[in-house]
Amino acid sequence: MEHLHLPHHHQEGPELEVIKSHLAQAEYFQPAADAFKQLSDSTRIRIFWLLCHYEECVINISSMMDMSSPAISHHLRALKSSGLITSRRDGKEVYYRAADTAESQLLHNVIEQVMQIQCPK
Amino acid sequence: MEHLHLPHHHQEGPELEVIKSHLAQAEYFQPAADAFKQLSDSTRIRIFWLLCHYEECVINISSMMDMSSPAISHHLRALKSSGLITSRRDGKEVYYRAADTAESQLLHNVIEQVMQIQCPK
DNA sequence: ATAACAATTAAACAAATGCTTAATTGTTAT
DNA sequence: ATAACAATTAAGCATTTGTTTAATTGTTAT
Repeated sequence: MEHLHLPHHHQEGPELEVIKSHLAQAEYFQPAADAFKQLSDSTRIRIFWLLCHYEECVINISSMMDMSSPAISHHLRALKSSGLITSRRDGKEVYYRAADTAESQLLHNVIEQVMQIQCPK
Repeated sequence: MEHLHLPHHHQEGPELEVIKSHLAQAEYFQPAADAFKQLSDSTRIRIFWLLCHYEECVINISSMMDMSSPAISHHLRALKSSGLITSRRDGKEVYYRAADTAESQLLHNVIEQVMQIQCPK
């Protein structure tokens, strides 16, 4: 098995080969990048954080976020299709909440940890 | 102190008020959203992950990523100005590596955890 | 000094993103 | 049935993002 040689040789050893081959598998990183993309928008990260704490209907989310319901609906759709939140209809209303998954819980923790690091208090 | 009333009343209690007031402080979420934005691009998340493991120069990063150096340079600039990586010049080359900060380490861990969740093996 | 190499910056452009308004679908109450 | 309310979808648009090519800056060796 042949190695891809780098223009410069600063590092050595078998570990470098492991890193390089892992890095070449771009698809390994896609799920993480996709999750981060969902939370990279400040509106969406706040919605997600809210839904980690409370189940809410669209109108109330719109009210808390002070945004139009079409705008909120758009963000909810993105979060839902990425699997971070779920929804259920009850009468005229649709209620959203964070998905009960390891990924969702992990991301919720990270959000709070980053806030802790950046806004200690 | 007066509460902002929601259109619908599904939940009750003082906790809801805490959630609402925290949510209203959009700036609390900005650092987390900014960090996630950096890692929301699949090229950038791979570069960051690499630099958590090895210090490397731009040419070698370009080679491993199979992309032009201007493109890589742009991404490095973004990562650096967000504080996730640092650089040092040595002769003609500029070496980059992950910043030695709590935030950087946290995000590195999360990337690997999400990969673990999504690609168990 | 000048040539060669490494890295960055600039300009240009296509693609993606987030929001708005308007129209549509779904559900409930009269 | 029809009116009212909740939510979604569609169309349009301005802004942002990621890349390319070309030009520029910085460093080292001859």
